[in-house]
Amino acid sequence: MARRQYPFHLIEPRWQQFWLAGETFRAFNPGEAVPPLHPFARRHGTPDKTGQTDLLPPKYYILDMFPYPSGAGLHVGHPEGYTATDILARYRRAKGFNVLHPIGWDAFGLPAEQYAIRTGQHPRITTAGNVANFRRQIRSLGFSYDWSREVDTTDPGYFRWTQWIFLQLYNSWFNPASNRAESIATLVFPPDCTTESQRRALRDSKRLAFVSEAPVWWCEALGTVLANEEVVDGLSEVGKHPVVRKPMRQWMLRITTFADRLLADLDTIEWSDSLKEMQRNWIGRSEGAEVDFQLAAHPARLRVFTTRPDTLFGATYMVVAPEHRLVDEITAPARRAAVDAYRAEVAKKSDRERTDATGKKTGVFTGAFAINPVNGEQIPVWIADYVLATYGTGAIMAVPAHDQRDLAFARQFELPVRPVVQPPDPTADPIGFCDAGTAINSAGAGIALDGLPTPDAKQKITAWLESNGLGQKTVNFKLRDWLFSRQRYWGEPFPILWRTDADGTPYHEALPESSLPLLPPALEEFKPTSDGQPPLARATDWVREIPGATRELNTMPQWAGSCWYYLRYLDARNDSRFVDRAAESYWMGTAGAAATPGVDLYVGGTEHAVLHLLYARFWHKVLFDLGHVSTPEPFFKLVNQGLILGADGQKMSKSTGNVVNPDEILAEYGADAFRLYEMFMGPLSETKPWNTQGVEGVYRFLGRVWRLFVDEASETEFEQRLAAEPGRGADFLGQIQLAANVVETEPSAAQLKALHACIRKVTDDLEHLRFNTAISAMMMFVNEALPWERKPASILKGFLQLLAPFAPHLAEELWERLHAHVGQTPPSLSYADWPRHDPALLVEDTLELPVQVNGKLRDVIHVPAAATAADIEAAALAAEKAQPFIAGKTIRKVIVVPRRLVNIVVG
RNA sequence: GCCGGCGUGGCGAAAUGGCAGACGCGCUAGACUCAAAAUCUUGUUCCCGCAAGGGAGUGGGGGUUCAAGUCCCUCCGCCGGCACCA
Repeated sequence: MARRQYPFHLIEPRWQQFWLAGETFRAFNPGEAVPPLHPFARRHGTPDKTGQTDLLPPKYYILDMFPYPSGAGLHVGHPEGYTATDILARYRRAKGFNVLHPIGWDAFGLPAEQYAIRTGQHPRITTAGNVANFRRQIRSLGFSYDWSREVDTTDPGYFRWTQWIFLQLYNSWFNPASNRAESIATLVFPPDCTTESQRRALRDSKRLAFVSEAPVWWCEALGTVLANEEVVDGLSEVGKHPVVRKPMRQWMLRITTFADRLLADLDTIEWSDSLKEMQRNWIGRSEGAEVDFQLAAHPARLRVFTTRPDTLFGATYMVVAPEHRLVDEITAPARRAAVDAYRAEVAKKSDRERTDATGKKTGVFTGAFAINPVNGEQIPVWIADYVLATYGTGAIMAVPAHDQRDLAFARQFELPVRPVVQPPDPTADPIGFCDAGTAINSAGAGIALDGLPTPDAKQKITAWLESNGLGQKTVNFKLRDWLFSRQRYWGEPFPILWRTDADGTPYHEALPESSLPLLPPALEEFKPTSDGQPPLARATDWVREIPGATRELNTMPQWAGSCWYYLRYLDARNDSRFVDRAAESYWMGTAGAAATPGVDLYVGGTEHAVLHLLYARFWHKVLFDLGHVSTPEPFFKLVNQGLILGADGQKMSKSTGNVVNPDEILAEYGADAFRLYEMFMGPLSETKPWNTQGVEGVYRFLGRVWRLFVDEASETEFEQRLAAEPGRGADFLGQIQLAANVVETEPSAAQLKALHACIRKVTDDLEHLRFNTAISAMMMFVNEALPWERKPASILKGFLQLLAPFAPHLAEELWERLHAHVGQTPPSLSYADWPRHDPALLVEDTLELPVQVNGKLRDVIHVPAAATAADIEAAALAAEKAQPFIAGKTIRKVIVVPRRLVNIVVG
């Protein structure tokens, strides 16, 4: 244990208690009374209670990604993002914004339930313990959260509204005509839809939350289904257990209807290009055409999707997915055995095996032929597992000349390859060319494309197909509907009842909003039942509580609670609405002085790049369409923090034993040093390795800050007393005096310049999230200020304001002492106006200019700031150390870059 | 394979096209000390040189420019995402 640089162990708890007790960081909603003594009121006045949002300062909503309170506690990766947002929240508060900076717990989830299955301890108890630990750890870091807005997804006061939002989805449909979600009541029944059960069936087929009997990923080990995206390489994302496909009745959310808007609105928000690209890839929009091929010797048509209808003349065979519904019908008797064998083989393969064999293609001929509509040619129909049943129409026309996969398949099975696109380079081989070129070999009875560039050819053939009833322009998406039910206990129960109609057909109906929240039943045993029913089936009384009905046994996935938590923060204690309208429009930036539509800054890890961020955007758009929120997008600006690796450069994990526990770092160096190090390591978005020695570096810096202010003799005395009576540290702390050379005096020009250069750099860096270089600027200031014989209080105050967002405990302590030292009452540091630099103080009288000869540095000259280009040129040509490189050569050019350098070009 | 990002001292890193390596870690030498820790001071990209000084240098190669870590082309390596999506 290194010698303690300064008594952070006494200072930090003191200020944490002060902030908590005074609710220093409480954010005030429109219409809310602000206590007159609160520092927010002292700075901004107390807006009257009429709810005039324009009386509040502009809002700034700065959000951290919702943590899951795991049993392992906080990991040094969590506080990286939290520290960045906390620094910015404190900075924005000082800049005069009304800052909303909340935290809460995404506390439903599998680990607590699995623990319950093993030990019988109720997940509520496990969860409460984990939340308490997370809260303690987060508070120990001194973050400026508004604790009055803390939320917990497992709290009935919270999930009541999660269930309410589900009912909004359940009671809505997507109207393609208006391109938005609308109440299911606006659905118009066709004239032949007259009976109650017909109407119910139609509505149920349109709802945004619907029931589907779909093949889903079943994980035996977890006892639940998983969404497609929770299955990675044929294993569960959580715990890496095997999963199998199994048809089951499930709740789905119709996210696919929003695919176009989810894609288009990415252009309206400030996210990183890579993140937007990930979302675009996930949505996977692709434009093309559906084309019908008449089967020879069979009445049916085979519909395919292609993005290259212009290559129709190059189609030399067809492939349908082995699961395609027409396979049975079209297979020729002679090929039946081979087709059945292939299908059986494919069915056995896991998805991983099916996609693993990259390049190597398998498939069999069905014996059927299809007729190419453009030239009447009969081409063979194959089945192969490289065509997916779930994408497009589950069938393709194969154009081996211009598609890598088709080409590999054609070569494997010696199928013909016919080039129909000429690359722009006339000498290039058209075979295997997959980009845009010029159509060739593409003329038939009714249509010819030869000579047309690819885009024109696409357009022409599509128009021809449409006018002949053979196909049409189509857009396909990779995005699938969202599998929304889980067979678990520790999640939100669905507010849904099942009944049976007169014909014995089961149907579902929603519980009324007034009955929310629907609490999970009390259970002793959390396992699924022996006959494979979800754990909720064990609560037989609860399931049959409503006469004539049974409850839905599934629960919602963990994503549900995290899809809207950022809205609950706006008005976390409201029990009559999920969020008050005025609070929503103020904080989301559609009322009042702020301009940012949505969360101003959202910081979190890339692991949520697609799932959470796509789901939350989807829910937000539904709520927007239904008039419950005022912005089309939830998160205006989003920044991904980089991963923090272990000291060995490996990902931190229990198995490699390189995990750093923040509690230990805090005990030895304190929260301020920890915060500073997390930011000093490098740019926020980069992946970087942890190095505890680096913590010592910033810790020493904080020690130098301390010594910049305090009187050494009084501190030595403090240390001695503390050593004698360690328990009385808080009493002795007051005996530390500031140094006698800290005085109220006019600062010198050099002192002003040091401070103002620091203000400029720190402010600019904070605006651009460059925390590491801001810290280095503060280090330079302290290094310069330490030897000062007289330290003007005004300069030190300015510096403490800059330091405050980064190391708030030390800054508060010194701020208080500094004011007392010069006989003043300190204003709240958290709400003190952010200093502004005065450019006039930074003007240099003389400039140091490098002199280059042919681009190489040879000398440095000093010239008056006001020197003309001609003066500078003359001085440069006279520069002593440049002479040997100029002598005897012709000066071709002299480049004078004002305030930068001089380059003498000789030859 | 495709898409995105990144390659700079022993290490973390810095650098609106304009003095590469700020700031910090580590190391070096010194001051203080009985000694150590802590602190303070010095030096620290590499090569040649006692020094003055010179040369090379931002993954490799090429280009644009008076001037390139920065812009362009190409290759190599690492990280993240997607992965037969027609």
